[in-house]
Amino acid sequence: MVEFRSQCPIASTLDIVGDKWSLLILRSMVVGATSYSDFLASAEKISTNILAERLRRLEDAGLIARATARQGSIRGAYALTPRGAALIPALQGARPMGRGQHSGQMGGA
Amino acid sequence: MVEFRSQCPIASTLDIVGDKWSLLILRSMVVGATSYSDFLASAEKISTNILAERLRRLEDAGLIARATARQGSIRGAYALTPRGAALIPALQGARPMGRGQHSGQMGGA
DNA sequence: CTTTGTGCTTGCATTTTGCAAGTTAGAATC
DNA sequence: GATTCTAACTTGCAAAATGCAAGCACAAAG
Repeated sequence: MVEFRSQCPIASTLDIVGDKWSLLILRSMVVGATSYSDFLASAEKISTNILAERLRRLEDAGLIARATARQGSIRGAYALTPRGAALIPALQGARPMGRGQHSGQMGGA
Repeated sequence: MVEFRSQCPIASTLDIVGDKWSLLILRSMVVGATSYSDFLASAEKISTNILAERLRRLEDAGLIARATARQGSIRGAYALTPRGAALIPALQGARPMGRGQHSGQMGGA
């Protein structure tokens, strides 16, 4: 479980996604990634232990969900929850360090 | 200098502000903080070495600027640059983990 | 029942963070 | 102009997070 540093909703959100990887995982989902190997294939080369831990954390926080086909058939198959989807507009706005005119696509999965 | 992991503008932005503190510093500026001690006074208790390093990084990245009153009279006196201000809308959207109906104020400095 | 591929876990070196204490430089007081 | 005060950092070191490489589990294919 994640500890919240304060009552501030922004700080609380950053307690979940305030690291170099979590928001990139959400970004990858926006552009179509749904499986563990999809996330691994992104341009930024996340390591497997970090990916597994972040997926667990994002799931615990209710931002993503596993499509738990009962009796453990499909593994992986992650999807954004409504709460996770609520972060996407913020993500779209989070690119002032990009080169170009801030009007391109979100980039590869 | 910060290394960029990929060409993705979101990843590049996270290479600058993708940690637990940078965006909280920007949030504090939105609600009025301008000095080192203002930042230290926020509810989340950032430590001094991290604060000093983040201020330097944010300044290097062009997201904030020191109001360098010539001949070093006022120290501190940080302000958002246009590029830094461009992140504020994203910040506003980054609070799905907050309690309540997602319609409150940004919280204390 | 062996092989293959996906989805993780583990071990360990490196890096980042947090905490406490110390230093520096203007500002105020004498 | 020396002394004291205080805001603004810097430094040292322990603790936690990260990155890398290797290994394991388990289902599906042959």
